[in-house]
Amino acid sequence: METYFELVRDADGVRVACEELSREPFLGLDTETTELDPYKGDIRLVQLSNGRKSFVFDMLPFRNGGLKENADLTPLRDLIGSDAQTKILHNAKFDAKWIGHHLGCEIGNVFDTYLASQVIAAGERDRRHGLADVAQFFTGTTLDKTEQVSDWNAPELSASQIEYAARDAAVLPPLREQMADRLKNDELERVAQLEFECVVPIAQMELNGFAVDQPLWRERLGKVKTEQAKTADQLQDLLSAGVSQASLFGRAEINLDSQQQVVDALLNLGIPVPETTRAWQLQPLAEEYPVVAKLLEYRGVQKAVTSFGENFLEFVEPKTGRLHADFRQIGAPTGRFSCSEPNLQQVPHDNEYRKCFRAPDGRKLVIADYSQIELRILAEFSGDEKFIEAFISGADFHKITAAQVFSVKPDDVTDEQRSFAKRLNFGIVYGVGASRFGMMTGLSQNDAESTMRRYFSTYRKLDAYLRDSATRVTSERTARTASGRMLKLSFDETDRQAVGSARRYGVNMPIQGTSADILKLALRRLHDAIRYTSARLVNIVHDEIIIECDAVDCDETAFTLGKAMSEAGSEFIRSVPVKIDARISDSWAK
DNA sequence: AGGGCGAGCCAC
DNA sequence: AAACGTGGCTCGCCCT
Repeated sequence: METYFELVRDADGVRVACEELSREPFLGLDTETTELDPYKGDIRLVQLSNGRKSFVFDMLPFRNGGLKENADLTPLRDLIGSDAQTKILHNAKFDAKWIGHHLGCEIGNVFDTYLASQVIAAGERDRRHGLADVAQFFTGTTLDKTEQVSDWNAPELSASQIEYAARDAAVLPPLREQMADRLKNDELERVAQLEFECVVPIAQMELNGFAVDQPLWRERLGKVKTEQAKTADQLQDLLSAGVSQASLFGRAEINLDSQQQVVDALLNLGIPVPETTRAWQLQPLAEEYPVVAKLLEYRGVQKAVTSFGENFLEFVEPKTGRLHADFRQIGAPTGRFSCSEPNLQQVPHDNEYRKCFRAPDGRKLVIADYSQIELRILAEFSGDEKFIEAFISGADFHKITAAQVFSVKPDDVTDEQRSFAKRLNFGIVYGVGASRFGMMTGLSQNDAESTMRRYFSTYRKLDAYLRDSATRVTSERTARTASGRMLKLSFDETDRQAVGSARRYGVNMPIQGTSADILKLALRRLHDAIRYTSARLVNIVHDEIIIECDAVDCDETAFTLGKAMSEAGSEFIRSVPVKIDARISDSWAK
């Protein structure tokens, strides 16, 4: 396929090209860069195309004094930043980061073919989402991506490189047309828009990075390493106690991280090892056998040293001294984000870790999370009057539900009753069964069952909703969130376990996914609201948003954050209040 | 040597 | 007879 293109290398060319492009409602946009990380390399090309004609802007001649400051590029920045034209990109987060960092502008009005492909695939695992795959799937065109990894630093780019660059932008407008039809047909326009509007805030968050106090992290690590060495030594002693040669030839060292060897050693000591040696399974044995208690202690410190050790600091970007993690916008088919390198969504809750995430001098962190968002979503979906009433009362939710379930006055609820209610409240979101509920509460199977019966007979409509939801999953094989996000489920209906698992997944997805919808909407509103302030988005954890701002602005920022989150929640949850817990702090610790 | 996978454990 | 959803990270083990 031939692509018609013009190469732009001077100020006049930029002006003329942008003038022509500004008349187009839809523009394919792509960049070619010398690295994958915007803090490490440069932008070489920026391509814009209406699908028939592409302009390839070579950034090399504009680099003197920095792209950001170069006035010759103003028409290009204005065009990219404008909301008047829809910019079509594949994985727009990537380009948004480069354009934001190097050109100093935001992309206005994004259509992301990568996210659109994921939204349309609705969790189908065999679908690929690379540009070549997506173009093939939706327009039947075959793309050759071999130039993608070529040298974009060369003083003179080859004809083939420029042709490739031009074509990558040119395929986007016709691709958008096909995808837009499909989004409309599948009633996925709203969720797609939600995703598209989230791209720039997330790109900005990754550029911002999350400040970590490295000396403090190392100090904690030092302590925990000492602890780890001591615990490992004690555990070796305890485990080798059953081996007779130990005293003659020194200890028979075993690899404490090998479950096989640990299980063998435990069996040697005559300990009845359960099927797995997971913490919750070993817990009951810990009291009787000190070696089991020591093993659990070892696992704890081992995790602290390995997953949250020096490796974590290797992700600090030297240029900023901060962690710039990689957030995948549709990390789970439910719509939740996932995060890696490092995963800032799994930092232990313990203050020893969280206090290491500190705002720099003169700055503050503003931290806000949704209170019991998934249960509120469940209240909304089910329309259960008593469940709703428990939220509207504004009192301790688990206590109120305990009072309702056990038919006592709220003041007479025992700690044990509240604990049962709390565990059940959380469990039902995931489709907990009586067996598991009994396990975690220590109730017998019978008592667990009768407590659950009592719970569901208190919340009749909730029960009905959960049953309907599960039935719909098996008959329609799809589930949807409040924004219309879809999950397709495939399972073998003769496999009881597969059916059960699909039902739980299908019941959970609309709840978990609606929570993700709300967070994404909040991110967009927040982004617009803090645009010209000192506030910067630095981390998100499913139902929590963390902003860093100048200390003098923290009250205003907290208000803005609370408002954005609360309004976003109210878009999808109307029958119960949306509660936000916010705090201003020097660090992430409580 | 390095990929794939499961166990285990961190978060929500 | 059953066994709670979503992710990522690190380790050992097994394979090519």
